[in-house]
Amino acid sequence: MPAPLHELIAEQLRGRIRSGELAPGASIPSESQLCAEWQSSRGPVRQALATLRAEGLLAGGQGRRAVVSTPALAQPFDTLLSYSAWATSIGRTPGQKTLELARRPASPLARERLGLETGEDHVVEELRLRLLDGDPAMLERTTYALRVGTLLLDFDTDSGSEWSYLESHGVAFAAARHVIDAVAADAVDAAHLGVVEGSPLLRQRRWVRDADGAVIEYDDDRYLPGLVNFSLENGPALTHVS
Amino acid sequence: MPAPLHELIAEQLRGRIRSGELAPGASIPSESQLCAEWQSSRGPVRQALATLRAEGLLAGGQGRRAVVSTPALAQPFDTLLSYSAWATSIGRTPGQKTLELARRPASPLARERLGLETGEDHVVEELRLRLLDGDPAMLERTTYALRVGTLLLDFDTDSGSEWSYLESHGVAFAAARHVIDAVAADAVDAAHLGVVEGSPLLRQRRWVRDADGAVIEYDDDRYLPGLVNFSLENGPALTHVS
DNA sequence: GGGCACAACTTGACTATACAAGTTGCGCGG
DNA sequence: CCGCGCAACTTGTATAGTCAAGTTGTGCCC
Repeated sequence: MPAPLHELIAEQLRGRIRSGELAPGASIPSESQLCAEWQSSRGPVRQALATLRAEGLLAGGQGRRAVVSTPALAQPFDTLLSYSAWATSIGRTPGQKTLELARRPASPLARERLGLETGEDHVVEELRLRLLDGDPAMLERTTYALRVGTLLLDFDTDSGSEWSYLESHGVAFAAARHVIDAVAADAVDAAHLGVVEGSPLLRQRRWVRDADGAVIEYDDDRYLPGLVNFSLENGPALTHVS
Repeated sequence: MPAPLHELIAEQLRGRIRSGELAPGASIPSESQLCAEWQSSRGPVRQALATLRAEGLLAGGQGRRAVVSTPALAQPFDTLLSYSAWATSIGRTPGQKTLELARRPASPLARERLGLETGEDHVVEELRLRLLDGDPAMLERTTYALRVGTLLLDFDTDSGSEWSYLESHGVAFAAARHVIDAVAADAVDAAHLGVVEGSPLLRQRRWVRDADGAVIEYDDDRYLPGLVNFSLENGPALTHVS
């Protein structure tokens, strides 16, 4: 079953925006150009553009071509899944150092995190230090379901994007849940982030699911405050309940 | 200049959803019913529904009427502006204790927060402890622009919603910016939240603007971790950049 | 060079129509 | 009572068209 045309159009434009080919502030092709390019009526083109506007990727007004929004508007939570993309978007140099990557028996905690049934008894766990302009910024603990994490055992995790590698090996990510809170640095955090035990860290946890709803990845990312925060801008239609 | 029909339709449905008239899980009128009700073609109706879907308020699929989404999907950041609404939504009892409400000369920090020009020399500042089921959960420091804060000096801030009071007195809120990070508890935090100085607190800062873009309120809310966190669920169209 | 008018371009909103895909309800037969 | 088939309903996608509102570019005149 082929994807609807309006989704194909939106996806292609989204890719061109995210890759940087269409930079913030740049005009996108006009509606009539897109209609010609896709041999489409105006309906699907307009629907695709409406979708991208709703995602915050496009801005503009009547009579003018749509332009790519500035990153600050589009990204606050889009980048929750990619540390490197976020760092690059703020003009900093991302880096990483994999401290540990191991297949091991699943602890009760790991089982809970991945929602494992009693049948599966191993997971892949990773500890990774994330750098910003060469300095420690975040310590990332990841627990992968075995079938996913095993793929990484054959990959040099400091050579490139784990996500790209997993995707190119058939792993399909479908949904993610994020929880943001604050924690006190434990001994491992303190050692790698260069802070005192008990110091406040901003924590972002993430449960990533595949198309069947199975949790394939759990992350616990601990950020040094002052370097990183999460931001959101509410638009003009401020809604409020009291 | 009348608002476009599709916006009117969306707004009316949004109101019915937010008021509870259309409860989570409830079906909304069919497209053809809405077309008849609004004497409209299918286009504007579909556009309104698409907008509400993009906002996370509606769910459903082909062949079935749209249904109202469960609050968990729609609310993560909708409730950033209302502590009471959030507490109530999780089945807890919100409470509050105003520790201080004062009109005072604007410090350089207050000036920076509100973006004050040299002309204005006073602000209204408030310190408030927020309770959850009777226990301390969050310490809130608020700096109001003088014209807004002055209204509160005649209000019993522990008797009800400041927001409602300000709105009923003509204050129009238009937009807000939120920044979430982690901080170490200072002496004031420690005294009121019952923690050790230096303990990690989850901090949410907020700049609230009126329709003219002027910052009328700055908040610095510090939450006890373990009680409060921020969450977000990404839908099926997981987007990722590496 | 600047300002104005007009044409061309562009998006926003809406109507009408058609077909595909999916859901729900009803009637009939076993 | 249950299952199946079919009709009616419903949403999803797309084409074609029209008009309003806004922007941009060009040419002409001062």
